[in-house]
Amino acid sequence: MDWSSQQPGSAGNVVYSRLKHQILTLELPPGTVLSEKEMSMVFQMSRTPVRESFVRLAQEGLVLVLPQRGTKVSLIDSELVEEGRFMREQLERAVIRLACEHFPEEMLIALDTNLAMQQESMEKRDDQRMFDLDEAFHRTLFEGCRKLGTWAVIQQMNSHLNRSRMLWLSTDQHWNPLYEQHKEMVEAIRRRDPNHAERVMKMHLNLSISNMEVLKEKYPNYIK
Amino acid sequence: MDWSSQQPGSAGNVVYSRLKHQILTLELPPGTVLSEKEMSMVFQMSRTPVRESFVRLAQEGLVLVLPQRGTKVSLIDSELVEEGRFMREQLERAVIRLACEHFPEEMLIALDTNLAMQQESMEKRDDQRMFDLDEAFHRTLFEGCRKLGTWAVIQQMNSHLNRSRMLWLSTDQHWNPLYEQHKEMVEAIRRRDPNHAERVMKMHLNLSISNMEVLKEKYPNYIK
DNA sequence: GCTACCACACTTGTATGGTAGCATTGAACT
DNA sequence: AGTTCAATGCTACCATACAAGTGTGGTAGC
Repeated sequence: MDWSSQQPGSAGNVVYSRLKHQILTLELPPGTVLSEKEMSMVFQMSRTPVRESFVRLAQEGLVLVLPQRGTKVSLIDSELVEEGRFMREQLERAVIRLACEHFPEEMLIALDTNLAMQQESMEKRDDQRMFDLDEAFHRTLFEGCRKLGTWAVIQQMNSHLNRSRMLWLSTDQHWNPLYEQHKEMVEAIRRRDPNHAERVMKMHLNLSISNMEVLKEKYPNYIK
Repeated sequence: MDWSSQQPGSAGNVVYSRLKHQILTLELPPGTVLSEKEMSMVFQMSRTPVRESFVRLAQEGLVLVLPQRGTKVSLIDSELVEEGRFMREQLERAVIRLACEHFPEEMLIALDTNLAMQQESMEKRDDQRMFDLDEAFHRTLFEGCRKLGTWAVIQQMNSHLNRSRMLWLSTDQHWNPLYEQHKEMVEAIRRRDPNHAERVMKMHLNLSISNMEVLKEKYPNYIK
């Protein structure tokens, strides 16, 4: 939820968003210890804004603050991954049904251009960009249904799910079927076929499930 | 999401939870200006932990901090109310279907005792307690399906919805049909009848919709 | 060699003073 | 009378100092 306002350039905000990004991209792997002092030196500022960002990250479950002992990037919690998947499935299925009833034209166009960029990125084998485009695609669905707040909440709950997907991405990823399903969903919205759209969405989300068992075996230190 | 850890008795936490409670119960009405200094005097502590709690409340959208001007309790945002309702409906419908497939016995018993207390509170006309019991009832549904994280996220998104319900409560409230529906849902879970359970849940949530138009007329200063 | 203990180097939590920016007021000016 | 603008008092923001808890390594005593 990003209505945290405050001036975007404030010291506290830059370290917050920077750290958040690094955590979500696994640049800061789960379990990394952080320390307010160390970060204050890295970012060339006092402890206060750093601490502030730690508090916000803790609020979102991205870091774990242990009083008087230290702060570390939270491990990926399998339960939360499953819950995130569950929640996302319910909401996305509902939203795409909404989209079939009413969806603004300009948003449909946005989806088209997004699809084009997906194809391009796929050929370039640019996984990170593909990941971002995938996210933007779904986000646009919510935006078109005026449900951006819902999307924000999903994002928050899915910090754990997304990190596991990020791990999964490095092991193996076939974008093609996902892309095809994206196209199929847009067509279904144009045809105003909620049942078909919902069915594709359900399959789509099941495809991007990462197998936690395998991940836990491969990256035991990252997963709780 | 309350895995913000930190020692529960820390100064920052007490002011955070106290303020949060006061905001959600409208003890601090929307639009109230807060000021770090003032609160630090009220709670007999320095500005630092107060400021920290402000940051956390802002993260949840409960207060709005305007950089060099002040901090005030956020107005009830009609869009967020609608989104909260939407999100809650989707997730509760899905969860009660899950509950019909599998629900631990002790949780069913918890629902029974909750129902008994609801009846008692209804006779006593204790609206606030009824409100809390209602919340506990739904929370138990999520708990039984191991979806407490989802419930936490709903609660967060619903801070605006709940405040509007709190307003609505003071104008007019008929608990009886809600109570009957609660009973009916428990029965449906026992019978393992997902379709009926979901239908009742849908009606149930529609009942507790507060009419934003009316509210906006009655409390124009509270609503955006 | 083993254990108990203590000093020290960390950590986060809290207090406080100073800074920059916004808003209001009121006086000077047109 | 209406307008401009500077003084003033407010705010959140940040830096710094101190307090208090935790873990660790070294050392004295056995």
